[in-house]
Amino acid sequence: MSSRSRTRAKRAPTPELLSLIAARFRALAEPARLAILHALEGQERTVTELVEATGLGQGNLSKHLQQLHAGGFVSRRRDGLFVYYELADRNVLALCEIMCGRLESDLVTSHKIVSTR
Amino acid sequence: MSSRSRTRAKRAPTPELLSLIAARFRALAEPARLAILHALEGQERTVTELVEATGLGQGNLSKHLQQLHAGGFVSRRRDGLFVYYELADRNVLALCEIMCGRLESDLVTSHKIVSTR
DNA sequence: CTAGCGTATGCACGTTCAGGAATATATACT
DNA sequence: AGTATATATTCCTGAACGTGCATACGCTAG
Repeated sequence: MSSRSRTRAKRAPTPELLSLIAARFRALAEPARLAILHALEGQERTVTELVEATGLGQGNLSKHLQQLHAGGFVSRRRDGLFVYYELADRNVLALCEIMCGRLESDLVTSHKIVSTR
Repeated sequence: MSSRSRTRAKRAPTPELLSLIAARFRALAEPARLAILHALEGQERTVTELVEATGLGQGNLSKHLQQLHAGGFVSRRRDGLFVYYELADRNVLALCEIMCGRLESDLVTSHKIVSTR
């Protein structure tokens, strides 16, 4: 029965590591935060501008920004009263694009929208 | 005050699209599911094998597999009593690697708790 | 068809988290 | 000093989700 460590895991990722990675993904697992990241694509913005761009409440938006900042997805810079947020890493966009790519594939595969055909 | 559509959004992603993408990320926002994907790296496995590899309960694991399957991250193949799951897309691993890369950078930057010192 | 194994699904409970409203903090101006 | 604006934080509530247990479903063998 090969009772012992028959499992052929290449390297066992510790539960702590998995939790950290999962937390990162969780930061992107929210439409509101994706909208924020999209609004920051290519340009820095103040919280007020993001409120206008996303339609989120100010307090709510600020909380999302804290999460994105804690996750290292955005950086901030203070200028007087305003705080300017900007994307801290281009990998973020890469992640979203991969997801979008997967999404398109599945939508086409399934049998709906896209292409007249 | 730039009242009108002063917002320079390149393309406005619909809320529905954002929700779909967020749902994909959410599927990866769980340590248990990441462990499953890791266990499937390079080889297909039955549910029972995954139970042994991950230490999750059978019912619980099965539910996670349904989510991963619904998200298109894994595919399944039935062979008699057993159901073999395997990674459906190598982009999944790419996503995890990017996240890991970001994680390592941040850990080194902050306190550096990585690996065996 | 009966029995047994592997897998999936339903139910209940506890936790987590987004959302809004109100309030607190920070900076600038007079 | 005080006021005004921009941002952050706190409290609360409802919904979503992971987990364990029990049970139903699918398949094979006898």
